[in-house]
Amino acid sequence: MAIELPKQYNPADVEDRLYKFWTDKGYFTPVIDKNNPKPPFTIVIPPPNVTGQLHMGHALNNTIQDIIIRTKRMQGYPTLWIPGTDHAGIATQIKVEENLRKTEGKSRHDLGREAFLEKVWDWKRVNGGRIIDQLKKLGSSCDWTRERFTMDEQLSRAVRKVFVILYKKGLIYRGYRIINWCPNCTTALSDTEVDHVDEDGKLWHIKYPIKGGGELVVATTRPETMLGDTAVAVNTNDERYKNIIGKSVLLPLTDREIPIIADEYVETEFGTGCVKITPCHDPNDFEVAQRHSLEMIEVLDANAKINSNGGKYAGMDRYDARKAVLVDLDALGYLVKTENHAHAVGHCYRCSTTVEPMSSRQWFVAMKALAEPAIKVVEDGDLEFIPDRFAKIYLNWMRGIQDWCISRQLWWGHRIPAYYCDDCGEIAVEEYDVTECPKCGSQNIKQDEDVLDTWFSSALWPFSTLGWPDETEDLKYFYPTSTLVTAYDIITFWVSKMIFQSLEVTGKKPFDKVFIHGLVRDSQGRKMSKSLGNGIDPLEVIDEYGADALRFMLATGNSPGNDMRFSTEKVESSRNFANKVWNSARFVLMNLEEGKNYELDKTSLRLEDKWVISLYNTLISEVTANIEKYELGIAVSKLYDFIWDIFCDWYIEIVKPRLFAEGGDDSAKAVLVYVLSGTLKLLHPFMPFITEEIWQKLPHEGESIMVSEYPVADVDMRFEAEEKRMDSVIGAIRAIRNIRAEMNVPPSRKAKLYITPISEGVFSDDINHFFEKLAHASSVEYGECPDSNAAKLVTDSATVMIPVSDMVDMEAERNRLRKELESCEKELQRVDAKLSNEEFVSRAPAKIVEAEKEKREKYLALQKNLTEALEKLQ
RNA sequence: GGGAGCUUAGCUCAGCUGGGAGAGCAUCUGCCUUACAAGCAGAGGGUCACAGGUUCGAGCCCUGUAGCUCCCACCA
Repeated sequence: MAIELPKQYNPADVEDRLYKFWTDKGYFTPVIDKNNPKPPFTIVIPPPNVTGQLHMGHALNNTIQDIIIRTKRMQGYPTLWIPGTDHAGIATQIKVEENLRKTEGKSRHDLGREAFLEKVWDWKRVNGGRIIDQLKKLGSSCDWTRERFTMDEQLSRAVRKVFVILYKKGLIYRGYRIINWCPNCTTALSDTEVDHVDEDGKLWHIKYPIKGGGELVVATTRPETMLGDTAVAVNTNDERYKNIIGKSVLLPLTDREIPIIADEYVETEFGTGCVKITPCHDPNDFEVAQRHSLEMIEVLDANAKINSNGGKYAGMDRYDARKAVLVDLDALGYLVKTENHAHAVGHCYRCSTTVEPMSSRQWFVAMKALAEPAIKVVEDGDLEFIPDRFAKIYLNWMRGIQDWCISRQLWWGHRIPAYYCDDCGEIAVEEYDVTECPKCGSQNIKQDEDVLDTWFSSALWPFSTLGWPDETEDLKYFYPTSTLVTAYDIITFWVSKMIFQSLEVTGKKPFDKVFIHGLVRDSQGRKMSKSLGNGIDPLEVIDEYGADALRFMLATGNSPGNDMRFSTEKVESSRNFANKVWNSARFVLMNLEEGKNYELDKTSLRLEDKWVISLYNTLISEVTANIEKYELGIAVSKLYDFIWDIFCDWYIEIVKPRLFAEGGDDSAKAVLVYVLSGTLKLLHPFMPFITEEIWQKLPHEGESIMVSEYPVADVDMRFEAEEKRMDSVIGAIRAIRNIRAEMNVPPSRKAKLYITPISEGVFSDDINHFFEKLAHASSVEYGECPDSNAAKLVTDSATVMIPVSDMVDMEAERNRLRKELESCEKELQRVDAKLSNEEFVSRAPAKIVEAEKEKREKYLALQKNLTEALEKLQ
């Protein structure tokens, strides 16, 4: 009874069933066994936004992680992959607010904090599982029993504890500073959360009259902020303005009198050399104001509208105010000129609104002390970036790091554990809820309204997911984790923060290695984005082609750190490969008997068996080494080539006669089973579903390919002589096919074949059937072709001849031979030149020189044969 | 202003520590050969961006140039 596979592989029939099978068996959950000599291997998922939707970037990221994790698991490491999501403060809050506005016409303020948060939790409960389900569709073998969410009770405890630790060490402080403010999200942002985009703006030159006569001209890109000017500054050494320093100007439109000061910061070369100082709405001006103790006037409110300090402009939007201010200035003759001026404008990374620098009281993490060990650990090579050029990017950023603004004026997130006493002004920061002022005992104490930056909690992810601050078994066993896999665009947001937080809080690096991959772009190389509408939904691809095809496509041609383009053609090609795997397996299985075991008998292996086994064992060591070095794209192409070319196109075709012979050939079948099941194991991390489905049908031990033993190269299974011999044979077969194709001989037309071997020990009667099967030979004889009218092709190991009298165009044959001879002689010349170069012979390694000499011999023989063949045809 | 990367076949990209350039798709030719037409067999197609240098030998190492991309940066 042969074993049957459905004629067509249909991913939809297989994937969900197998995924359920794996989870039911509990394969994704590692067994903590302290006697296991292999160390644990741990990966932590870069947590996606809990209410987000799976996009191609997630698909790539998870595919890479799953390939690594599945390989390690099969290799016998206790393997843990922790999944989870983060609460994505701003993004989620905005989404729920929008929803609220649409459905109930209310704002979050109408509901109040508590009721609104209840709405967010409701939203999370409904939508939070979606992205998790989508990861499962991909085949991700995460341990779902350990799934985490940044707002879980224990993770929130971790956040709070870290905040308190850092605060008590003086590494977190509250300060009045210029921060980035998003008027749409109405919250502060950290520097990393601002995208700078070069924009064509204008530089307006405005005249400020000097008190007591004269005037000066300042240049600005944001004229509306002049309402908050409290000084004009010139460079200390600027000769032009020496005599007006200390005087004052009358600010147009408001007629406030403000001083002219001198400061190093002003560039003499830029604009007019005079700068208006708006301390509350520009970071540089703020610092100038600090140095000169200038008055601070805020003129913008939280929505970036002019506030009551703006006089007649109060209530106007910042851009309306700009227009109005310019109109008025012009009317009064203060506007001197307008220039075009390109400059970088900051935008909110969540909503793209132009951010406004605002002075404000916020919480900060003092970065200097924290950055030091985080720099050292990478400099010393204890924490490795792959590819290592990203270490430079990381270090560059870390060395220039500024303090990190961590408070957000949002409701969704971890509320800052700081309490303010209304009576004595004491600030208490504790892990527990403070209800009484520790200083004056007052009960008039209120918790800070703000929440923490989401990245603050994400930064703790490697240890918080393992149970910290509790001393859990998981934490002891699995921490630090092994490898972090993420895209380069998240290095500054997340990777760097995990590194310094882990070092500070746990005293250990969070992971040994960071593997950085690129972005998936659309077929034209553009970033996939919602606004462009060019995003491709991975789930749709999975529906149409299967998860295996998508994964394989994402792994193919993807090199570390480099972007890749998505194209349907590539997915189709991967799908075709899956199909190839399926069909070859189907063929093997239909030649096997159900329930029978096929043991490889090393003593009865034939040439082709040893050849394929030898190549298979090479494949094992190469693929294993490639995965070890995170060269997944290379590993995948080797698998592709071996399976398609070696196994399918050559080996299966060669053994067909043996399989179809009377009684079959169990030895050949054993080889097929050995190579196929081993290859499937190597392929399993890349294409988990199809490999499992096939493996279940093959003779096997154990329940699942995903927990089977990963192949290890067997030195006893290397057959170099056979590899070489087969190469020669394949060369001869190709030569014959070449002749036949060139002569347009249909496969149905069998031809006699004559072979004159050049190399010893390659050709003999026992491989004649190769030629009959693969080169459509009717018979094979060794020696010269008696028919002088023969097509002849010379390889490096033999001359092959086909009598062609009645089916070959002799002129075409002569032309072909001439062409061959020509290129042969060219090669010969090249080799001769090389060998007559004394420096080459004396300085190049002996191996290389020897190879060149061998080549020369071959070409000489080839030349002789070609010449003779040509003469006979004349 | 600083930093990184890219430039290889018509298209999309591989090419590890220097030893006569590869794949997929596309194109052309011939095949329904008893697993697969989502296939089989063959073919064409590349001054490896440009210019120097090191080397017996450079796609690969060094210097410079050009074009493209990205990241970082408080020049109004």
